[in-house]
Amino acid sequence: MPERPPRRLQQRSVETREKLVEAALHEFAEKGFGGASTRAIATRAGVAQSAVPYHFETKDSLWKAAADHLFGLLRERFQARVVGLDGVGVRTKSRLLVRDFVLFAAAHPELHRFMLQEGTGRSERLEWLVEKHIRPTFEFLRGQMDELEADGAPAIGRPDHLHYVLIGAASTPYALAPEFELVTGEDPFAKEMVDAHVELILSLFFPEPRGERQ
Amino acid sequence: MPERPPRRLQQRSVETREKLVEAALHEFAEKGFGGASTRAIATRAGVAQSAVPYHFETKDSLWKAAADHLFGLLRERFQARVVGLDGVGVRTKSRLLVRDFVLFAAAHPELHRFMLQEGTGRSERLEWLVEKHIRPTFEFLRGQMDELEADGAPAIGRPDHLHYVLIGAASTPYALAPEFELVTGEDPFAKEMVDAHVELILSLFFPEPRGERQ
DNA sequence: GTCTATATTATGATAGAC
DNA sequence: GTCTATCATAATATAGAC
Repeated sequence: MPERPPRRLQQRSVETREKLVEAALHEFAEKGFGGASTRAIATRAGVAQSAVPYHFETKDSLWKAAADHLFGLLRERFQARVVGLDGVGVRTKSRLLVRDFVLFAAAHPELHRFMLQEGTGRSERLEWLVEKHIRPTFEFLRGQMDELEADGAPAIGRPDHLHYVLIGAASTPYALAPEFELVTGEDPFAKEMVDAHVELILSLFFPEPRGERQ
Repeated sequence: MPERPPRRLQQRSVETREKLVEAALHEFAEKGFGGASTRAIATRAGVAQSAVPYHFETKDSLWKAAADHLFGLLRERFQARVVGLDGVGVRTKSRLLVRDFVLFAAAHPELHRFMLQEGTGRSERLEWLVEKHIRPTFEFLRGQMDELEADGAPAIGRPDHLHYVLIGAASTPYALAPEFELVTGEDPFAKEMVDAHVELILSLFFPEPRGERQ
């Protein structure tokens, strides 16, 4: 029998786990799995290094927890959005989803950093990530593109690499923000820069005859 | 006085250095600076781990040698290309340069992997990379865009993030090839996929009235 | 549940044999 | 010039105090 109320103890544990996941996300995103140390993660979270194996057994499972958290945010955002857009025209819906995707990339640069770190080499982690999180996201986008095409929009490329072209174009300024800032002297996260980026992406992927505007 | 001809000895040293740089390039590109170990690099190059500090003093300077090698390839390719295109119309030249850039990204996926690994977080290495290699590349592209605009082409975005949008769109399928293959089941490096990608990028960044083709 | 201390392994760099 | 052996340090994971 614990002396303190179990509720409170559990609460503390949950908070530590959350702090660790959040810290891990940023460390893994910046340095990659091998480059990030559980010490640095624990320090960033403000807890002892041994809290990592205590709460997550291994570094690997902490990494998976960070990935689950990340894609949870993404799903949350887009599921609500899709529900809210029910009944809206396909083209308008697609434009708004792409806009949302850019805004999400700007708000969560860790997402693409995290994936860039894993996608450059084969590993068990990449296979896990693809099966559990990336493929469902990919299928969702593919469905959108099929709807667009069925609606009469011209296919501007194979869904396969259009997916990666869109991701690359939309997220690179945010994923590589430190480089972007050093090279251009601009802050990619500034509101006017984000707005301009949204417009650029939309004009590239949804070209329209002059004058028309949705 | 060495017993063997100095020429031959030096030759061996040069070869070992080259093997190490090549191996380092791939290891750093896949795992990042912190994730790559000098042991793995040496093993990949087929030499002893101690050959790294012998030839390059530190891991850091091996990393810089790899970066110099990488951007040397890029410069070599584009300087020759620009000379060969002297006198060609601005728009045609720009299209050909973009096409070349995509082909280079497909032929050397390590280039963007290497930069993705460093561009996601602030570090002395990133500052060095920006000043020595990235900024000159950036200025070159910016010059091309200025020429295009002076020629009457509509500006499709600020050069600042258009640069990153182009890089992201052109290179992501190759930089993330392992992920691309797992998700789509396709080989992004296959000739027909590369050709399709070139066409996709050109159609996005050089939209033209139907019927016209350069 | 969290911390300090520690065991074990892996890393970057050095010394000495050949 | 390159390799084997080794040192010092930093890594992950475990054990025990509180």
